[in-house]
Amino acid sequence: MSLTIKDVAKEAGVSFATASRVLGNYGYVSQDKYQRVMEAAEKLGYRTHSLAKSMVTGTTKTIGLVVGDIENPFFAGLASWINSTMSLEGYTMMVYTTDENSDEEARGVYTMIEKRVDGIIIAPASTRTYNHIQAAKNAGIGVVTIDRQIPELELDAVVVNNSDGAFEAVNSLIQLGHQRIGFISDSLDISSNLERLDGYKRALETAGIPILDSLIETTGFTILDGYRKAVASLRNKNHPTAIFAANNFIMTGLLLSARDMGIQIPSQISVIGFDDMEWYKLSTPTISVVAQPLKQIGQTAARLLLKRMLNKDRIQRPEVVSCSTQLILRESTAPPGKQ
Amino acid sequence: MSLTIKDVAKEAGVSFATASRVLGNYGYVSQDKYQRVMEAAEKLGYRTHSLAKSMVTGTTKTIGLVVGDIENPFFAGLASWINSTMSLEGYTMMVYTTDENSDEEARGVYTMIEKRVDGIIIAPASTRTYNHIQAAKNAGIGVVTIDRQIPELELDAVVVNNSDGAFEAVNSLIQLGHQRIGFISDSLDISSNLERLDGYKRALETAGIPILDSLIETTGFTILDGYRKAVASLRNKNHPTAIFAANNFIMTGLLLSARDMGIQIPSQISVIGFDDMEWYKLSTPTISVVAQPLKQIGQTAARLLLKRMLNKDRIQRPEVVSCSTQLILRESTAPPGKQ
DNA sequence: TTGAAAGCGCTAACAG
DNA sequence: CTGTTAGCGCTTTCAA
Repeated sequence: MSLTIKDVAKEAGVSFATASRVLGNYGYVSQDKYQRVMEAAEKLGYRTHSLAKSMVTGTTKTIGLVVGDIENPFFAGLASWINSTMSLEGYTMMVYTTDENSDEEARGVYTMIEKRVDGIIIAPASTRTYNHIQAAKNAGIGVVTIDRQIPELELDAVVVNNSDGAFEAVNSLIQLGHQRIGFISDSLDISSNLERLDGYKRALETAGIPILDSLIETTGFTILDGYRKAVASLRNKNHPTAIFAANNFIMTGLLLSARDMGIQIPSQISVIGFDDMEWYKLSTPTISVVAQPLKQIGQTAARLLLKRMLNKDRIQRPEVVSCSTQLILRESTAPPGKQ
Repeated sequence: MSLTIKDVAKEAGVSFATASRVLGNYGYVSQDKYQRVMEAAEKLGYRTHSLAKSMVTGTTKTIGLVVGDIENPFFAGLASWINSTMSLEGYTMMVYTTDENSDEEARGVYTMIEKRVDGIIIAPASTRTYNHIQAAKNAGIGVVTIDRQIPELELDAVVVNNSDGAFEAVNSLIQLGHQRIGFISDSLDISSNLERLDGYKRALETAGIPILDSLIETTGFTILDGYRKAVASLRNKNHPTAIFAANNFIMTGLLLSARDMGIQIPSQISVIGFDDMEWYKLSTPTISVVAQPLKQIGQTAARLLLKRMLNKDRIQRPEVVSCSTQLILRESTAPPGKQ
């Protein structure tokens, strides 16, 4: 079918091994034969068979990215930065989407183990379900978690100061005079959400405002989930005067629902989100938000992984990098209106 | 290092081949031995070595997706639909980002050939540079182009009726009374852009409006490129009364620039885009657009590829599927204001 | 420097 | 039904 080193060797009139040496760019080869092999390879249009090479070298130059939803601009942005960094080092990226479901995630990770990726960057869907990640680590695959952490596992991780970020956001609402502040996120199995909830609670506590379970809502990971939850919440005439949306999809759903229900932002309700979007500057009102440094997060994760893969054999202490968020106040947050 | 079928076979007390049969799920094996092997595999935590398997079966159950920019929601959306469809059939997806650059694209495609993917879905950056795609095809890899076409190559393709979509958009502007209508897109090497330009021209021609080269602008593929080009265009006091933005990133750049320059939409300038975004309904004004059926495009591309890979050996005529766009008029288009 | 030969982990005939 | 054996295409000793 496709041509092999043997074909090239025959064409060049050298031994199989010699051809392999020049094509693989290692060992000693005379100028003359080098030349001949290169020409033969060029003429025949030879392409190496990475799989065969990987079988013997034990490395695939491939990494896996495992995230909840590649359609979410947050993950798409991370993917882009990770990819551009890894690409420079000769790595190709495999992407697996989990829908924030641990079973699916496990399936993805086991697939990557079987395909022998050199490393995995993962945003684990749960803090508690991680046998598959442990298995990857045991298989000698470099693992770094991103956006989230698994405390029980000693893993490299890149996160942001979720709790502080959420604290600042909620506190800004409190400073504006809000008392009934809602919280909406997707699953609390996700460590970053849990930390954001923690920041939310700390802000209220610090201000002496009681924490009401009825104001804390969780839902799925899609825009539609956020929309539905927001509609349910806003339908209540006694709804909060402000809402903290723990991620960009929740925020989008929230904005869509406010629009559909004819509720004005910020006069009738203030909203603040987590993770900035380009279009937040284009909506009316513009959206206040806790911004995350996507570039820094993505590149750092890639570098940690590179370092771990490079020193595969040596023992390395896990490294956790925490990036800072930035509070950006725009027009969607204002003092509570008179009812 | 990692354990192999031999280890499992030894543990189960059967031959290497028998263990392979049960683990690979083929051939005849007695209940008893099947049981023993499964238990041994479970106990040891055996995972197959896909690379070795692929070496002999000649298939990797992996496909490659080659697009300009995974961060662009258009491609991210396609990637998501493609992935969900392929995933059901047991395929994993490799993603390669080209920055709409043919050299980079060639590098990506050759990498995928070497890694022996079973198929490639690609949005080619150029209509004219395609040796690498030809090479993939020759290597027996299934190829389908998406969003774009390469006329010279006989390839499966999924596209939309770009020309008609653009025609409708521009025509809607003309019906509102616009005469000076601008066109902004990224590279015209991209077939879909060329077709959209064609639709733009046809609409003007049909209305008897002269086509001015000065109103046709092209730029790079990022939001920033769109922004800069729009600023340059709007700075001219004799700027068009309406602009057709040929993709979502150009539109975002355009909106950002209008905002920064204090130009009101639609009173001072009308804008209409190509490819709908969720947030177009949330901006002020809401954005008129030619919407593309992402789900249909992505799923169709995946199905075409599946079909082609399934009938790898048989000769199949290339299949080109064209999906319809939908004109959605919102608030960003209105009759030209009085100057 | 070069070539011969072993072997990575697996599937797939081919005998038994 | 089960075991033996020959490769898949490549890198890497080991001798020459």
